[in-house]
Amino acid sequence: MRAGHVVFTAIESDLKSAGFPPLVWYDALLELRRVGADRMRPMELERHTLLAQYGVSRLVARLAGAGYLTISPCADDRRGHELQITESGRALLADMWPAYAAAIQRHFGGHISDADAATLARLLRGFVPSPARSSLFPNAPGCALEPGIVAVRPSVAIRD
Amino acid sequence: MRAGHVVFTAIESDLKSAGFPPLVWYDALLELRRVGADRMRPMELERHTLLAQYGVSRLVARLAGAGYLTISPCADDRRGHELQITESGRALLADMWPAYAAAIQRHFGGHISDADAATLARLLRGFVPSPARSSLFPNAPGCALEPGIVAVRPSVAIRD
DNA sequence: TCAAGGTGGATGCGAACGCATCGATCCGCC
DNA sequence: GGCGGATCGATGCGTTCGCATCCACCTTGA
Repeated sequence: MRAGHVVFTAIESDLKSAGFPPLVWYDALLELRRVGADRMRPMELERHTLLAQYGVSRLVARLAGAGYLTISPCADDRRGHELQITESGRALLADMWPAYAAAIQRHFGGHISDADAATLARLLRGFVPSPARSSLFPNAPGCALEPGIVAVRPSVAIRD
Repeated sequence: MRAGHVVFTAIESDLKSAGFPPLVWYDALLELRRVGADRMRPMELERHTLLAQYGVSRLVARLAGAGYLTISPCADDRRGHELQITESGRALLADMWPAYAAAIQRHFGGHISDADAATLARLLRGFVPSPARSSLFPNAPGCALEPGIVAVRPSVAIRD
């Protein structure tokens, strides 16, 4: 817990200093970009990001307010909405990635060997529910390798 | 990050359901109990718990308000205070521990072998600054083994 | 001795969170 | 068709957090 906390706050602090929004914005937009034109329901986003339901609801409102995604009515289910990343959202991901990657390297990658990182990923995988795991380990068994992967450790993919 | 988040929220949710305060209360009181009659300065607590300075300030105020610690003026440095756990605070630790231990076992220990847990601890140790590490790995090199340890994995001590 | 900068700790303010609840809609079953 | 329960998602309210700043006191150096 403490290791994760230290690394996370260090990375997020770096990004915040560079004027970027919180990392959860990045996570959510990454999920939306993954499905691309296939829109995503808030509930899917909830499962993939592990946020609480009200957390998704408010995060989506903020992202929409900032212009990074659009909310449209859902044809199949009139209770729900369909979310789609905007060009502005894609641009944010592209802008953030260099700083994000550098921060990951500075606060995590630089302190652990490739072999140890692979071991860590293997040991921790089992604790993450599979819907939330698919986008984290796109090259794991059962997960097709997608474009966008810029650095691959033995069993850990760092995606932009 | 996600693995830690899943496990942490599951454990904290269990404890909250049982009517207990947040885990950070436990962490702070554990630190205070560790030094016992030797009082602790808020700044030391900050280093040991990895909370932000204002986080410690407010947590201490809440713990004092609940009667779990006392705040007394510091003789050496009139800017600061000395914190000491109360009997009520010790009782809270004692009450929480059975539920806490069970939750750890249910959400973490039950899903990982002893050998893997030891590997995990070894891989993650390096990311935690040493002041915050001493109370987590009391049997690690350089850290004297103290009373209160109720279960010991190869290199991980679970303390009450 | 005193000025200047450093450190321990608190706090006002706005944003985010957690909980509970609510409205709206869907679905299964009679 | 229609009713009861389940599900999607939003929101009011109180609490906590993060940031910036402030005050009090310590320390250093001349």
